[in-house]
Amino acid sequence: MPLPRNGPVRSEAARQAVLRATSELVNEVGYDHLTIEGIAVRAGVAKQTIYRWWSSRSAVVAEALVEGLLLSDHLVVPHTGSITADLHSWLQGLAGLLEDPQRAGVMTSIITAATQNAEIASHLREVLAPTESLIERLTAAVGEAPNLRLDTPIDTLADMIVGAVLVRVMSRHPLDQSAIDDLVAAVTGTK
Amino acid sequence: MPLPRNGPVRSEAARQAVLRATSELVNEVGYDHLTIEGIAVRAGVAKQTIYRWWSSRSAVVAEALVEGLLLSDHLVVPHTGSITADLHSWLQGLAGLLEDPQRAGVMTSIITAATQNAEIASHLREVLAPTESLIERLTAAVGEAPNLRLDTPIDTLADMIVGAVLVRVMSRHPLDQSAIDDLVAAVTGTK
Amino acid sequence: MPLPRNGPVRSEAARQAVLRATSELVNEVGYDHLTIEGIAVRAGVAKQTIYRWWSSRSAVVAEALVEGLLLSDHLVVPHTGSITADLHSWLQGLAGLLEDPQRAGVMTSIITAATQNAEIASHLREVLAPTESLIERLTAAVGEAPNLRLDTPIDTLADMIVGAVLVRVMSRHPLDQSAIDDLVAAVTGTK
Amino acid sequence: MPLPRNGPVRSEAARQAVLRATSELVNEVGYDHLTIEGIAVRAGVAKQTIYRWWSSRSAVVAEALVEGLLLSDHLVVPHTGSITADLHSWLQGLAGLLEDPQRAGVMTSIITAATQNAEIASHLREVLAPTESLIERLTAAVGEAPNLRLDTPIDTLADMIVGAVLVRVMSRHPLDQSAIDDLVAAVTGTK
DNA sequence: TACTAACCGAGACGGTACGTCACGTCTTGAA
DNA sequence: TTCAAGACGTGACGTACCGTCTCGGTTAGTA
Repeated sequence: MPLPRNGPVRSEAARQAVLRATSELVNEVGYDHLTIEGIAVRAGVAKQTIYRWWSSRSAVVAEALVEGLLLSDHLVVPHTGSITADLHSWLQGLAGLLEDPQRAGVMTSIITAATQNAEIASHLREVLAPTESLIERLTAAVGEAPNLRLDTPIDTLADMIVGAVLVRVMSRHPLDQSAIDDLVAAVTGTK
Repeated sequence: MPLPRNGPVRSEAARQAVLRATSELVNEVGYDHLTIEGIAVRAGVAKQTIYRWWSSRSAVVAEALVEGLLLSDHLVVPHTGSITADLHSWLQGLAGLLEDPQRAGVMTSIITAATQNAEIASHLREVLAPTESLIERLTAAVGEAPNLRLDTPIDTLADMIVGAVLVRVMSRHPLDQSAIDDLVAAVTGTK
Repeated sequence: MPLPRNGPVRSEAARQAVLRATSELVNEVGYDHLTIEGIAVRAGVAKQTIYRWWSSRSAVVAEALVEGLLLSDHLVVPHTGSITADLHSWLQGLAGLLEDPQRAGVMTSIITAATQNAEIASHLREVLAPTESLIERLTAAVGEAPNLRLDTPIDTLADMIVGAVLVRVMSRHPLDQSAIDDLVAAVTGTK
Repeated sequence: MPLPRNGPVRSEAARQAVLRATSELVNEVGYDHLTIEGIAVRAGVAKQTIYRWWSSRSAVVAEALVEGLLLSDHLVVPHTGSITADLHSWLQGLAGLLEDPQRAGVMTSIITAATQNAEIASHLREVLAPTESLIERLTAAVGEAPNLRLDTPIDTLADMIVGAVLVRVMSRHPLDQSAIDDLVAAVTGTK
């Protein structure tokens, strides 16, 4: 069924169709093979409608990302037992996601898009972990582990954790058990 | 002057012209605007010659990277005084590089290309630091700082450092003095 | 000056520019060296615009031929005196055309193109003589010459005349005076 | 089995392999899609060997034609009963050949090639009829039919017959019974 | 109630680059 | 010197998208 025509006001239906189509296509073909024409056809929208409201391909992706259409499974860092157990638990959940080639592909797509779009880049950390969630959990753990002290710069530590995972994703190294163990050990200072 | 013809064997001159042109173009226009045709024209080589020997644009870039044509200034981590001072020194050198928009652009290009090519990805760490150099320096510092203990997984720690810088580069946050201070503090455990 | 944009309807200006460019290039370089890219450049048109509306190189030539852009000098068979004189007159005019290497080249081009395109082929006879004109003239001459009788199949005879000229053109034999004499003699049955 | 290498004399085996491959390929894909590379591969010969001994693609085809490799079934014009019957018989044989799409394709190929190569062009008549055979038969028929008189220019008449068939082949009109009847009627002057 | 103006789907347009094919030239090493 | 092999620079192929531009057809807000 074709979208309704609204007259001289922006069509919300068209906007959502574009974002939805973008999300589907990133999942299916990845950012590299994502095209404006492809989005327009999939969304049943004219190309001009996209060019009217978005400045570039990456801007469409950015909005889809912000709307939460690209990665629905936000992994909250749990706060149950010890910081060691909680980090293990979160990283294992993340590793589970990355085993799904499609979702791993979406992550790679977002990384690629981030190099081209500042807004996407600023959401990069949240792709792997809701920033506040991770920072809060680490903050709460201060004093609990040798490397988590009062003077430890927590947000830099969060960057390091996310960055380490990022490097593994990009280098196509699996986030296996020993990698997780090492990461937690390096963060906490306990073996 | 045209390149010499070698007969039915691969022309080394053509190969080097391609890699050299690729390196120049990545510096000038970045990976996104790098085209096979552009490389061919700049190298004075036929497009088919590129397609004959390389499977994709990213494969050419990978080889240029391996040959050391893309980033000549490999920042060795110094080993002079304390680990704190050495990390500071190295990171400040890196920050200096990143202030040059052209070299920062090359880094971004390599990151983009890494999402498309495993070989480039596996060299990603070396783009920021010669891996052995960083790992060796950290290993030598074991016992010297609270967070550098015998049981600290050094290569994971190296990943975290490189990853943290990567996240900053991609998020377009500057690698300024306080960022460097925090990073060194998080690594060593001293303020 | 760029061509006007018509919106989502075919641009007549682009169509005519293509046909005009095709006609010029066939005259200049011949059908063998006619390329779609060459037409596009000469016409100031995108290659895709040609592929959108024509299925092949020969289809473009066919349309140019139909539009009368390729051979403007249509030789009407005169109807003045005797059939013998009129055929002589027409054939001598034709021979005159064929002495011009450029126009002879266009004829050869059309013949080549005819082997690849049925529409061109069906206009082949008109290239040498407007079919109706020749047939009408021969019909009017019935009874006037021994070989032009009531039961003579006039259109087959027209094919034979055109075919004989065609064979000479292709065999690169000149259409000289004695050839014309012989042809007229064979057609009419008078010497 | 690879061809033997002869040392510094021309390899007759290579020559024949080239002509044979050319003949096969003209039959299979037609002159338009015939390529030097294709011939070389099919013949198991180096491209250079072809370029060394032939000046162009059409020259190879010309030689294959002269060697009789392209059209083996030479239709001799019979000399049995009346000229009417004999022409009918010959033309019906020709029509039979043209019904085979492959052999019709070879004819079209030769016509195309003839526009590019004088040697092929000079053999064009023989493709449809062994010239001497047709001319001899017509000469022998002088006096036998109203339009076959002593002063009829026989070789021009042969050109007209061959030309008429050529026009039909190129226009993709079938050489059916009524066409044959008309042609014979026009030649002889009898119905 | 008509008119105006912005938005919409559609899709043609001039471009750029893609990856492939074949051209004709060349060099190699073996016969 | 010829040959098979095949790399090379060149140029055209036909395709995919780019971003821009009408075109009619809606429809909300103004006159």
